Amino acid sequence: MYGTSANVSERAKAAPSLAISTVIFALRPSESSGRPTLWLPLVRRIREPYKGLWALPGGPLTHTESLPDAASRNLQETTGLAPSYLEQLYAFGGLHRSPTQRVVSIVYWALVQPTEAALADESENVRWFRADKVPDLAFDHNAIVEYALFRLRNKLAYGSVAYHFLGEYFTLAQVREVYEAVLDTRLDPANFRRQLKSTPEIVETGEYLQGGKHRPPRLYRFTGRPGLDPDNRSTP
Amino acid sequence: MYGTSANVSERAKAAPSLAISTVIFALRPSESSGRPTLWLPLVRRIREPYKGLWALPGGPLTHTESLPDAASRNLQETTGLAPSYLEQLYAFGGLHRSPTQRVVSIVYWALVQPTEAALADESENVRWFRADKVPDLAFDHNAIVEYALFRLRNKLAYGSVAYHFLGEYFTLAQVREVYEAVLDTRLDPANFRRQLKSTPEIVETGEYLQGGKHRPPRLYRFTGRPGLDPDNRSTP
DNA sequence: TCAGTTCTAGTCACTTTGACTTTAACTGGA
DNA sequence: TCCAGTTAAAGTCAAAGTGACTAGAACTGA
Repeated sequence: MYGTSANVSERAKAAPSLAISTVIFALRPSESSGRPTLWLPLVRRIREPYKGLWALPGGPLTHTESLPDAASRNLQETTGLAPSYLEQLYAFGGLHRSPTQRVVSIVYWALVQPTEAALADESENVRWFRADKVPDLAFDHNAIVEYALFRLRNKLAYGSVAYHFLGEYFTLAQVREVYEAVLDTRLDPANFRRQLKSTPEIVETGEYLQGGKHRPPRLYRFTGRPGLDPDNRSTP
Repeated sequence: MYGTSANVSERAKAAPSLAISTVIFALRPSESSGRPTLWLPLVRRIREPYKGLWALPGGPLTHTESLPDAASRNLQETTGLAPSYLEQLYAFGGLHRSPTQRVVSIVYWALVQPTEAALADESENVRWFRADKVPDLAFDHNAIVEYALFRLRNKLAYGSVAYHFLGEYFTLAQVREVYEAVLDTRLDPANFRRQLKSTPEIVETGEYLQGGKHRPPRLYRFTGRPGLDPDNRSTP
């Protein structure tokens, strides 16, 4: 298309090209502490510009897929997984994001559940990184990851997003671990529990999680709806 | 371009085109009650599709302007004003938003201050409408306006957005009127005042607003920074 | 001068929150 | 088998915040 050989006047005439990228988050036990921490997959660029650097998964928007479909495809192609949560993050359209052409990137962010299969899906050109140890990325992708983290933490504080890191049934302590991993703080177990118990979307099941070392905790279920952005709004 | 004559295979090959639109909000005294209410300007479409219908101001993205610059230009061209607040709303990219071609619209929302000049800037093809009485619009613009309203109300509840409807100096009652207009509720003056007084970004000036019918209220000033999205983040 | 209105400060009951204590339930090792 | 250690779960208490309300201060216009 418009490679490094395109001169200035050619670039000025070319329509800004449109790409979709996705910031994918998952929880994974830390090697050191064993407690859950936040990870995200990156792909290595195999072409100029920024050849060899890590970057967010993404690509051009095809003409027959919607924006969230394109983001889901990114996710499927890099992790082999379906998103348990997907939300539009932002449209980045600065003039000099790419040195070779004007690119407008519509970025989504997603949560996936930490199945072992997911994390096994690594290769030479796909690798998971700790969210607090992301290397220097191609383009403006470091700023994008930072903003995605900001939004994730924000959504967590209000919203109903934590449960999408977990399976259908979970203990209240697991929810607390999600908060502690994402917000990077320790929370008082008793007070946190009281807050969750007062939200009506979290309902007790009769079940208990067996096999732990100590008193078996009760299992809960989340019954709320996820989103309030236009992509998710109408889904009943 | 790709008009109604383009056949299916031509459309499938064409890159999705990229447009910028802007939802512009301003407060204006209601004709009936005289209290401030929320208004927005729309432009009449002079071409197919949806010729004759009202639509959001917007147009294609030119190659030399950033996304917020394009939104500001929309605003300038329709209202003659500069935005006192501008934030990206959402990128709408559904497959069938326009009957003639695939269009991805990056939509901004803006607040402007209710100068008389602004509202005088009407014409045959530009008219202001009450936000709760928007007619049937072209494309998916009704849904976009609805979502912009949702975001405005949301931002108001947390954020620091109300002051951008007002001038540099304002009374606490004026801030309350902004909240009452946007949220469409009545708020207790004493309690609302107590909350505002406890936020450190709102500082007293020595001045009082003279010329009113009753006890002259103290004037305040807002010293906070507006935004937390990538466009506004870095501005110090 | 006073009736009417808004501005401003304050009271009181109720709810929420953070720090902390206590009891229940389970495992693994002595 | 019993007990130390750990987590689950419930409860206590003071501080802070919120909604409903009262009351005085300050101004205008009749």
